[in-house]
Amino acid sequence: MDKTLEQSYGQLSILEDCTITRQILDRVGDKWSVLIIVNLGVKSLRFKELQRRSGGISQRMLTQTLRHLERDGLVWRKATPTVPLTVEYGLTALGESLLHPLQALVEWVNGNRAAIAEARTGYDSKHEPVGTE
Amino acid sequence: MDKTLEQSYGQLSILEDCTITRQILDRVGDKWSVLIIVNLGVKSLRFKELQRRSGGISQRMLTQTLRHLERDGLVWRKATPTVPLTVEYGLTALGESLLHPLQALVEWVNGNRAAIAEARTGYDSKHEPVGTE
DNA sequence: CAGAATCCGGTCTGATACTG
DNA sequence: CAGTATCAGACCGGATTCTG
Repeated sequence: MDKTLEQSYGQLSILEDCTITRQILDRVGDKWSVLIIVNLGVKSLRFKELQRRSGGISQRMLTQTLRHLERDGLVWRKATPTVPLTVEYGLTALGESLLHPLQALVEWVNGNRAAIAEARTGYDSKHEPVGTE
Repeated sequence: MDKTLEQSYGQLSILEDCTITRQILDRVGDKWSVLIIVNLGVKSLRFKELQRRSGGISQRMLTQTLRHLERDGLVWRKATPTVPLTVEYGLTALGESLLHPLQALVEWVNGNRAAIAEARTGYDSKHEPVGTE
């Protein structure tokens, strides 16, 4: 159907040729990365401020997520050895370029939110007999 | 930086307003969904054929992934009660429309694969002292 | 063929406590 | 402030076994 996607993604290739693709997709899919990227896309932030803006993320998860993003070159980290210690995070050029495909995806979700919710309701009414689940 | 994204995604909203966004992102991020969608995007397939094309997926995971995608209205399922039983899967219109943002993301990854690999190497050389990890 | 059910080890995550 | 370390529980995903 979509030849380009097929070519760029490959057939059985996620686990073979496309290990990195899978890894990046994992990053996109993990619980916090996208939220962090979007927040940093708005503007650079310090650790605590970033945590506040990111809803209920624990500082453990925030640290971990930031390390991953930093390692992939999507986020930079600037530590200033002031007295209580100041660290600022922001998007690299690479990270900012990721905003666009991410935006396309998020917009797709928002545009089809109703359709998905409806599909789920329909599916659930036909399945899931009566029970608690 | 990217106002549109910020608006559509919200600030702290992933866990509050945007539960569905998070759920769809989870779907994109999970190990097999994208591969399945891409494979079905090429053409409709039967269970076994789909499994063959999807590398090393177990039938447990294939079933589970398909159920999720079906519930979200992205995939249809057509069972024909023949003798050994025939089931065919394919993308719905909704599922096909998802191919585009997905493609944008995959293309971004492919286009930036080298940059990411390089960033990782650089990061790892500075960190990870010497050890086994 | 197309699954459902069960077992089970590994990973992810959050809470908590401690450090420069 | 900005983390690191540790621990326990939830969850994920694979292998195996069984059914219509």
